[in-house]
Amino acid sequence: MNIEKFLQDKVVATAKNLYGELDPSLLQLQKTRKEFEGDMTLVTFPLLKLSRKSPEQTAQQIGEALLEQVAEVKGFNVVKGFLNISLSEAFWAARLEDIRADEGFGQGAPTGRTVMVEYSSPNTNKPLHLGHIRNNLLGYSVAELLKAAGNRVIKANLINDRGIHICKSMLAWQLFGNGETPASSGLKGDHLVGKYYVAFDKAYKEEIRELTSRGMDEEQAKREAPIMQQAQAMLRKWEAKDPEVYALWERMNGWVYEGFDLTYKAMGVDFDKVYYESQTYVLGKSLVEDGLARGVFFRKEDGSVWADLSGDGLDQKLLLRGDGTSVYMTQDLGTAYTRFQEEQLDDLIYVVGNEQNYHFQVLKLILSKLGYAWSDHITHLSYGMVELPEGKMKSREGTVVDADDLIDGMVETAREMSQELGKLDGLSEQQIDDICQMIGLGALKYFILKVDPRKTMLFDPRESIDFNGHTGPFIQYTHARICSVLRKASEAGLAPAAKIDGALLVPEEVALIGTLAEYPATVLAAAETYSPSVVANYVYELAKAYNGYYHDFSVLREQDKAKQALRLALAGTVARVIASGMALLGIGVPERM
RNA sequence: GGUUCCGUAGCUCAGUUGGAUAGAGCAACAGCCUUCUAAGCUGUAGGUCGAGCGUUCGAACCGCUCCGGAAUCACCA
Repeated sequence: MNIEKFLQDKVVATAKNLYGELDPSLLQLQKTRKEFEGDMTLVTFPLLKLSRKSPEQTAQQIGEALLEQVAEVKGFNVVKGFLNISLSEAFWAARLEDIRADEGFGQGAPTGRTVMVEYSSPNTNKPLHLGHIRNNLLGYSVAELLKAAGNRVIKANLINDRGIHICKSMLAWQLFGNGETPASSGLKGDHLVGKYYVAFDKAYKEEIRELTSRGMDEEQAKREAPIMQQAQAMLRKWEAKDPEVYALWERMNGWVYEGFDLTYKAMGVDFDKVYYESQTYVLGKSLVEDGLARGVFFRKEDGSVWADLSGDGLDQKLLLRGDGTSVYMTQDLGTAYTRFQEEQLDDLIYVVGNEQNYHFQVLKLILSKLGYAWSDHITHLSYGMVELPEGKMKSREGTVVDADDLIDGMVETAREMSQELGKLDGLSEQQIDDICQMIGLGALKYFILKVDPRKTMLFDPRESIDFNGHTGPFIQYTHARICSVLRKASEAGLAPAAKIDGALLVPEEVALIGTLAEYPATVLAAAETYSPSVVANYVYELAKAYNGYYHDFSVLREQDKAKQALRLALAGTVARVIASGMALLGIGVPERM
């Protein structure tokens, strides 16, 4: 039950009695700030024209009427124009019972909609880095949020497995690799391939230097450097399906996939559908030709096909080259069309960095010009860059934070810290591994997901390896402590209360139930705005509220058995909601740490 | 230059459809481990919400104008 809505209805009815018909939106209810007494607050300023009284008198009048007519209202106080309403303990006790009885608490009713979330979308020429981590964590979490909001969700990954950048790694491996393989080198497949991508760039730069020192201008040198010429020749061979090049391509991509699988597994992300660009890059041509025939696009003298978007404040956009080959936009038009057809999608969400805002603006506009109503159901979830203290990450300059290194480092730090604090004694190696994995990744994931996706965020590798304060491990710790209490209570033969007696609730516990009751609405809000950060901050507030209040006394030593049973029930519910919220972020919660 | 996004404490970030005295964490300072886990708790200090004007009973939030920063504007993907 939504408390705000419940009270809203009562207040609307009361106000209608007092002032006649009115717009329900005039009655603004919000949670009472903690420095005031009360549970919900009605802001009376919008009502003054109807009541024709001062804010204080209006609040007083409504408060008295509510107290008289609504059984759940226990009392009220008026501060300036704010009517602070207190709800009865019995009401709150019933809410806690509702939550406990609801096994799918936080799970929204089915919407009947199918939503595809495309995320990750890596290139197969280098390992994943910190920027990819933000993408993957956001994509996974948004997919989970949409599921929780009642949608059928398809997680999709479109792998960019072809193109000149792939040929660069392949060529460099041929030239300098001496047959090196992941097995022979001990390198993870994606790292091995990435090594040759870097090697290509190094050799390329060397050749440019060589050519320019002999008087060639730089642009020409970039075009004519032999190694670049070779790479382009290789791409043409690939497109002609030259058996040798194709075999090499398959072999090296295979190495990369083995590497990516490990990284995905470590991050805990997965996909329902994997698309390969090598199979989809021909899509879209027929759409463009259709649009051309209908006069939506136009052809230039050299045969290239364009969309003129200057009427919409944008530029002209190339859709087919003069030689008839397609570009990125062409493929995306085709894949979007195919997906809506094949999967019967209601919505398609692309998790892609904000450097591609323009691309998606154009994509949607073109689809709309082609007359596809579903273009409105495409969303570009545009997230900000992750910056380092030194500035941006540049893969070619080696200033990237490698995903695998980062994950390993976090897990290792979690392990050191656990040992130092003397936790985890008496657990098996396997248990310790699992817990440290959860904590290390929890810290990393939470650090990234607590920030609003749209914002550029700063990642300081030193400060970010923090397990204190507003972090994932703090929330995990709170969960672990509750589990510990429940474990010990159970050993002592104590059980959580089956029935909640409102008379035993103290104000802090009422506040805690109030926070718990907000969880479903929070999940829905997060799903609607594609912002895992909303859930992340909520879970922290919940954990902090619990930790702050329950720190001062011992549940286990409580003399009053009824109170003790109630507190165990409340603690268990808090732990359940924490675990549920963290799961939406892809973060596990250990039972001890 | 055009378009889009961002600007909140020394630092990293929250801040609900506009509501009360703008909140956390980190860093600093002062306390708290014979009681369920101190990865914790309590307290102190820290603010011209980039600037100005406007709308409103009321603005960090809405509008306009500036200032500062980012992304993008390829026959790359």
